[in-house]
Amino acid sequence: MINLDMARVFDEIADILELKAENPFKIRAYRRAARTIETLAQDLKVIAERGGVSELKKIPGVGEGIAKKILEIAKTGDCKTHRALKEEVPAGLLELLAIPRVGPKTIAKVHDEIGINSVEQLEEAAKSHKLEKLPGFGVKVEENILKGIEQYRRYKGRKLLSEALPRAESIVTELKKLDVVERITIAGSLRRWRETIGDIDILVVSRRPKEVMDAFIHLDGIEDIVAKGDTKSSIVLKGIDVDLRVVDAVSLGAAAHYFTGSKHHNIRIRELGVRKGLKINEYGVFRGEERIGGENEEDVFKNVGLAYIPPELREDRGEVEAAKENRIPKLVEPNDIKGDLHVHTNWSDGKNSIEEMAEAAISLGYEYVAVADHSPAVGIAGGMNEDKVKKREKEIEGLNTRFKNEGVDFRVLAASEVDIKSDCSMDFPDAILKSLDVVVGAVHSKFSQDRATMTQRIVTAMENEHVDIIAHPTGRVLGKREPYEVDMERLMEVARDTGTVMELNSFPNRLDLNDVHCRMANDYGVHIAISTDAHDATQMGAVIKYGVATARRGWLEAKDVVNTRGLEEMLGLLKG
DNA sequence: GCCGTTTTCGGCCCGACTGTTTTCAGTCG
Repeated sequence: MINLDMARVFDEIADILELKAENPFKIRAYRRAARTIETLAQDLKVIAERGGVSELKKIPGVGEGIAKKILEIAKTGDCKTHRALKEEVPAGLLELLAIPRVGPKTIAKVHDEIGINSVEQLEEAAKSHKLEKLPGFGVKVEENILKGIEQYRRYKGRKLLSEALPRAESIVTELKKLDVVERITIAGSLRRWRETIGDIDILVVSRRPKEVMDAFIHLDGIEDIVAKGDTKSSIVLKGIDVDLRVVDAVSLGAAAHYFTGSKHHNIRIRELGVRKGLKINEYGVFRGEERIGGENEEDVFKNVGLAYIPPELREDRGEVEAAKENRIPKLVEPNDIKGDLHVHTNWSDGKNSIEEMAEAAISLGYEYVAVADHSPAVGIAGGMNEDKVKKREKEIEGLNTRFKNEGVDFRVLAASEVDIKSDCSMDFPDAILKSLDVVVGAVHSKFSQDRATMTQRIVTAMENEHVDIIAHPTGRVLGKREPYEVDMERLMEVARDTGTVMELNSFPNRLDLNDVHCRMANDYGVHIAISTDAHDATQMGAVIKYGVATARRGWLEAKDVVNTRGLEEMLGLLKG
């Protein structure tokens, strides 16, 4: 059972405890542990075997009780508490928690009073007006439940960041046109650049909130108005929930902090406030009745004795402790990027020529681009044979000569995304690998190999003196393909010992390495290449921001990323 | 269930909106 599975166990325990109306703080404890565990870089099983309960308890949010359960799961693959709780509730009941506007109290009531056990039964009961007769229920509740079920079915799951961001930006553009909108900003998980987004949060400063709300609920493409109040409204727009909040200018900082989250980060900050005798809410920082801050986000942090924490770090993953000790890293920025080490051209499955890719890179202000066309094994992507590699080399040389003669300070690097085959060998002989400026190794087949085999496969590639970078090291495709099984700690060790760079693939459905793995790489002293894997000239500039954002979420500074260096320095960090 | 330069026990973040209530419970973030 991997970390993610354990997190699910604790989430499900929390779900069931909610239905049973147990102590809300106990529920929160399970949730917090689940959130920490699912993003933990180290393998819990390994920690459990090595250090037992005392080692597990060092994980924030994990105490005696949960540590023992982790140990139990690691040893037996099963958790008795979890199993016992599951026997107390019908299987379909937990699914109901995922329906918007339906919470544990509602579920408990419909279950206890009229025996509802599933989404289908709830829908049937609402349609036949069995719910409105229940105490505290009415026609509206029934309607909302039906709407909620519809929404749940239509939009199960979260949206990709790259899908939500343009949508949010267009809403901002629309609302900005209003005179009554003084300031407008995106908040929520979008501002934290999470890889998937549950809903869009937008914050507006205005003295005429009613007019803002009016415009908001009349936006193009609106499908439903979930709530409309004086300062807060929620709509469904093209399948995404959008929340809008209007505040006074004096509250903007506090509100931005509050609505950016994460929830657990906010709880930590407010707890610090309470200890200092302060109350922190979306309107400001208060000592008693007196407002002592809140116009700027910095106020919030300063008043609880913390350095400013960038939104990407606000996940309660140690950023509060770091801010206390002034250890917040100076995160890498888009402008730091000086080149792209993984793009494709029409020599394999890319759309544009080498020259067009180079021109695009130059227009981004880059100093280099590595054209990393596929090796033969990826036949479907038009992988190059050895002959093509050599012919391509001529074209690259010609182009570089031209740049030199024209006084353009730019270089095209001959590279290839070379398959790491299932027998651990590379898809080109060493002589070809040696002739390339940059070799990017990648797994594209046999994703189902077991953990040990897959780990060895990549380790063998990293031990090859010509393999500079490992592309998309876990192989995941968000919403489509789970990451393959691999021992990431071992990969990091070998990467460090062999001087192999790990790629952070910027494609928004990959983001691979992810934020947690980036941080892990940094802990091991492994360098990262933020690459785009662009298959056409516009993609290169379009998706790099997602990679940089993920690197920031992984606490990376410019110095940790090889392609923030100039050409010579960057090449010096690669092998050979 | 977690956690502690205020505590090893007694706390645990805070407010808007809705619907059904006539003072509040439930949900959400």
